[in-house]
Amino acid sequence: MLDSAIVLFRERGVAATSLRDVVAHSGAPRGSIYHHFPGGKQELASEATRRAGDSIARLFTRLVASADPAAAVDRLVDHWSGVLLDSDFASTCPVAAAALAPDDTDGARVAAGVAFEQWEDLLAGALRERGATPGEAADRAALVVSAIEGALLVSRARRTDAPLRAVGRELVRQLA
Amino acid sequence: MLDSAIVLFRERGVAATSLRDVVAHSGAPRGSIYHHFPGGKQELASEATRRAGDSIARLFTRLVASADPAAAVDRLVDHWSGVLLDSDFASTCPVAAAALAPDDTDGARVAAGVAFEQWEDLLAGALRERGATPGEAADRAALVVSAIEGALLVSRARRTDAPLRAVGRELVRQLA
DNA sequence: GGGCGGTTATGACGATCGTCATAGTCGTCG
DNA sequence: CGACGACTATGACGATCGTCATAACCGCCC
Repeated sequence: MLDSAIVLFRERGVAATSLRDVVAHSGAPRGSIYHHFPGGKQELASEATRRAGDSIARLFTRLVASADPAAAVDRLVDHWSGVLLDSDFASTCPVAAAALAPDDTDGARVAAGVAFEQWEDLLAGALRERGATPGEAADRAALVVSAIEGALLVSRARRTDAPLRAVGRELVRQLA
Repeated sequence: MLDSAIVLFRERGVAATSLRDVVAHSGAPRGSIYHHFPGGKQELASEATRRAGDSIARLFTRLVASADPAAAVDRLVDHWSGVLLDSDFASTCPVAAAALAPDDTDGARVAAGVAFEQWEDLLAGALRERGATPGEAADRAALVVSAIEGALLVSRARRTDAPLRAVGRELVRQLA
């Protein structure tokens, strides 16, 4: 059910996804939404965002552990490019969708903020291990996260992964 | 009316903004929506996005004409930081909101794509004038646009302009 | 086997959505 | 002055939204 919510949030955004869509997509029983999520849509959106954020954080962890930052960014760009192309530019980052959620689901917004902070901290830690000063590491980590999130947005709108790839090239050039 | 739509799209996103909200906010007569916008919400969202995109393109033009790229990015960051703080992190980029619009308003999405492309071209032109090769200029322009859009998203979610400022510092460092 | 708590089925509620039809107002031009 | 066009007021329509109440189901423990 949470996974279905994530899929739909990615494709349509939080506001445009109804609980009926979620249960229909997941095959879950409609009557039990408020049994598992007494807080209604707000709670479901928050937990889905938290789950998605954690999942991407694990991806970040794997990447920075297995390669230097520049190569990690490269693989990250490949990953998102594949997501965009496979979905015909319908699917974007679920956390970005949550970040732009309307007021009645602002729990998802704070979950998105937590996720972004977590990602930045992960990257900043890896950069510090490679000799960057704390200030540099924090700024560069913020740039990487923001640039990739923004590139996903721009690439979706333009229906080409060119912006994402360009951003990847520039980030790698700078991190190398 | 278009301006009211832009304001509301910025705060709530396209999907969560109803036509009734728009007319109420603008004071415009409700009965005349389909007189001025026969295409309904789709047309209104598309035109509003186009209008907003052009407005920001003019801002870009002014900035790159009056300063070198690094200083222009600096002023751009100041501008958006002011927008975020003044609105208590409610207002973001209207074109980003359009980029994540749901399927039934995908006209706004293509308008967002056009706007992004326009901004990138403007910046790339300025960078080429300063001696960058076309490839470099295009990649860097894409990075600037994506990074700032992403930073707005992240800053909204985290309710602090720190990510935006960090991204600004890194971009300036790189462009200098 | 009998009860019982956790889960599901079903459908209703008020609200709100996009859309549109119809009837009115109002300025302008002949 | 009268008619005609552009614009507005009002309210209805079907659909869909989030939410919840109520009744049925089902597996497990005594």
